[in-house]
Amino acid sequence: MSSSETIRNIYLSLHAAYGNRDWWPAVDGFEVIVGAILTQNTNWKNVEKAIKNLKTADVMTPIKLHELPREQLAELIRPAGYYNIKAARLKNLLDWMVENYSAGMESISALPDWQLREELLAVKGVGPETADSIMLYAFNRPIFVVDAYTARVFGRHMLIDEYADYHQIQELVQSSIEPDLKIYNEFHALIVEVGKNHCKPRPKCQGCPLEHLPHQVEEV
DNA sequence: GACCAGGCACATC
DNA sequence: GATGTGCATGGT
Repeated sequence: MSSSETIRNIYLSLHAAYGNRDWWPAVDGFEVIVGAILTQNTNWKNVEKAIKNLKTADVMTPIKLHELPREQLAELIRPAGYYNIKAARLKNLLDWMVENYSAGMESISALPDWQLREELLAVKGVGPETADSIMLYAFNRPIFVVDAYTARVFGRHMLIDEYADYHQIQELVQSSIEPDLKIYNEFHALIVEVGKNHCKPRPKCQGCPLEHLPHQVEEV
């Protein structure tokens, strides 16, 4: 099986096992943006608590969050961890939004892919995964999001070596599966699902939907 | 108590 | 250019 075939097999196997994930778990694009920062290297359960705090405080809009003092923002998002640095990163992103696109999410939607990605990456605290998550899940651009789970699953199945960087992994997927909003959306979510359930640092390969594919588990 | 979680920027070599 | 480190809460 070529690596492209294996990639497609992984997608189909995971979809058969888990069905549509219908991501991102957020009510609108702005909530996706906030969640994308808060979930950096963090369990989603903790992010949910932080988002709930923001909603309870009635500040879940670009303008209100932009006006909120950084110290108060940090306190509200505390459950998500790294709260000081994430408060600063959210502030940077909000500055970009409010100062350049006062018309809101819709005016940002008008940007071409390349410009949106460039501007997102120019915000301090937004790296490739955060930018692509926002592109895909908040602005519906057909871009595959690579995360720690993706690298681990593909590594286990010998599709990449341990030194593969973000862009290489992204290219592997995007050259194996034609750009498709729905499929890229589902695929990333499905990989997170198998990562949470099976493909862990201490893997539970038994019962994994990808058990039929060649894989190796590093000795500890 | 150790390990892990949907990264990123920055210092240092 | 590669590698190491700080940032932090909460679940298992």
